[in-house]
Amino acid sequence: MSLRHAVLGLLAMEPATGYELTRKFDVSLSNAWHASHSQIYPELAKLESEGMVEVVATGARNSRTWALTPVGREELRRWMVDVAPSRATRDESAIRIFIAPRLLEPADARIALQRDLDYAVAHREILEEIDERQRAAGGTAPFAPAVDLGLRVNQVMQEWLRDQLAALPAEPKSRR
Amino acid sequence: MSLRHAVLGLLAMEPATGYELTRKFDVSLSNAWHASHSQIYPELAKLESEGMVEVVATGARNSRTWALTPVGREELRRWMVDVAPSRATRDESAIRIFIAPRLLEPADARIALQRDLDYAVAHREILEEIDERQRAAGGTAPFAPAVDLGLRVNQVMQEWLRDQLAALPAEPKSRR
DNA sequence: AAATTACATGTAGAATTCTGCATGTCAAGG
DNA sequence: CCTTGACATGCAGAATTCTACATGTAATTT
Repeated sequence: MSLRHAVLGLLAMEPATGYELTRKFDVSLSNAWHASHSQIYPELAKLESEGMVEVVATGARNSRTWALTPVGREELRRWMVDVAPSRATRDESAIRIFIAPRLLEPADARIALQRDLDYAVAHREILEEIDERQRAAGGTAPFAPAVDLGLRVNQVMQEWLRDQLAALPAEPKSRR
Repeated sequence: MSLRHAVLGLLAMEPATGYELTRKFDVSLSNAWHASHSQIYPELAKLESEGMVEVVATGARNSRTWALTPVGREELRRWMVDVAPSRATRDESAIRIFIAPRLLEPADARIALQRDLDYAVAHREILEEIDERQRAAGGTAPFAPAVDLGLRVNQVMQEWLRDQLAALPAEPKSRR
């Protein structure tokens, strides 16, 4: 039951609407947990009924800004400190990376690995953008450590992908 | 629907029983995809009914060894090459790492980060064991690239965790 | 002024995953 | 011989997640 704690964690950093949470799941938290709005809104309602979050502001377009209550903050702390984390990861890219170098014909492996590399490069740019924006905003930068980790992991990922690509037997004909 | 392709991927490396697959999910694939036996056995049955896997041997204790059929192999290739990977990761540890440095009191953050570091250290040992065993077995080593990536990611993870721990305000009283 | 895009929230049903229970075999040690 | 632990497979019901549908508002562009 981690969706709940991911939501609490994001709200602990700053209050947000369901819509904003959805976007945060897509960017800052994209390497950690995926959730769509159709999960987030019901979860907010459930958290409210348990007294863990509350509406602190309403805005245009019927938006509601949610914040942690003391109960929610304590639940988050409890989960972080008392509950041993489940190590059950689920990452489709990782499976593919696992399979590509060994099981595919070199030509196919090249396609798959190159696509992952392209993605990693694009993702790095997004992370760097977030990083700069935070730096520009100055002060708190609640995501800084997470972005930092994302950049470091991205770095080794790119290196590994390039190594795997380099280790593939050379294509005989085209050289691009 | 990645469980299916993870199973196909493992069977592509070498035939295995459901039980063996379960263990492989726990070790080699633990950083990529988690699945328990109660998912794996039904999936094997389903894959069989679709002609993607077949029983190639039966052993003691009613065990059945499964292998890919050409259909299964082609499906795996198709998925790897034609289907763009979903980037939807789900990793509870990552959420916690995301939350710990920023939202917890230094004392609590220390507990959470230290636990993750302990886990990373233990996990590194497991990876190194696998690595050595493969090296000893010589020859094919189908997991070698995956273990290599696991070790690299583990490395940056440990560095990052140590950095975060070091960045925490020092505990006033005890110094260990 | 109209159309498009981004904002904003929600539900229903299908698919997937998890927890707990259940059963039985084989090998090794006491 | 009896017990324990690893091997081996399976099911049922609950919980979670996904896909698709649904609706409406505010700002921007044409």
